[in-house]
Amino acid sequence: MPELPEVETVMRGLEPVLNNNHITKVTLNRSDLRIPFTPTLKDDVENQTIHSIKRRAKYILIHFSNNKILAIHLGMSGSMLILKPNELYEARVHDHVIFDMKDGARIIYNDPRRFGMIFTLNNDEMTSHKAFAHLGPEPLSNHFSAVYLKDKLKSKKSSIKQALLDQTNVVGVGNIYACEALYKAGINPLTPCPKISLAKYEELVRCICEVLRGAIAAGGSTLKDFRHADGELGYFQHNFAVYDRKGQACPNCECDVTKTGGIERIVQSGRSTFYCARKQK
DNA sequence: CGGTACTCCTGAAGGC
DNA sequence: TGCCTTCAGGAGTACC
Repeated sequence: MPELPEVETVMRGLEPVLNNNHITKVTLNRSDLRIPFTPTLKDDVENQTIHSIKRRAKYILIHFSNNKILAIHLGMSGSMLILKPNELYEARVHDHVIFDMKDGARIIYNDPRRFGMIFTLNNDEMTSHKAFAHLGPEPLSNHFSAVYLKDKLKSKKSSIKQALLDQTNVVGVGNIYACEALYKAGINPLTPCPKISLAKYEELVRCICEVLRGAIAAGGSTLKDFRHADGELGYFQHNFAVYDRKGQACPNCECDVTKTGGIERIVQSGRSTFYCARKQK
């Protein structure tokens, strides 16, 4: 599942392909993904100079000199395949969008579950557009801190795990890294937000950043159906501490798993949470 | 207005 | 073996 580190990795993989290049042709193999493609999408981006490529939350943003922005969200199963010039393209199921580049390279957006989104917007809409207006701070920016988070969540009735998944509180953290960060910080995912001390929030913020930075450094971790932006299969980080490890021992665990049952799996607002009840009180 | 439940979708995995 | 059911999840929407 692409979360912030995976999106960052895809963005960095796209950068060298997009720089000093431009899109000559956009091929839409259907009319929508999760939402319809912007009707003017082709006109907005074809043969326009690419200004820069950025990331906001889990969106990849390609800025063009005509003040248009192409926003790409990978959803759950979206991936980008890059074909070098003259590299043979063999169409696959779920290849929904193809970007042909001036130099002959191709970028292919594939998304089996179609939870992704591709749309364009104007530069000046970045703060008002409904996809971005409500978003909280970037976790790796100066706007994200323990003081901010404690204040933001002081009157929330939800658990800390649910709050971390809420993109109005902090962006980019998905189910996997929320579990991992809470484990690392030693916080029970069921803890109501107001019960967490500032000191614990300090620890949590530190752990969120560590977990995200570690995954970015690893080239973006992923699960089954994620592909690396460089055209190769994505790096599969299977060394999560708790995620998808129900019943197993957590790292450096000294307790008897046959007695404790190991890592527990619970469901919070329809999402799986994995945690160690001994280490996360 | 805050919080919860539901929805979209397909492929993998599990059950019988 | 093979068909059927269940589950995974980001984010928008409906609803109380």
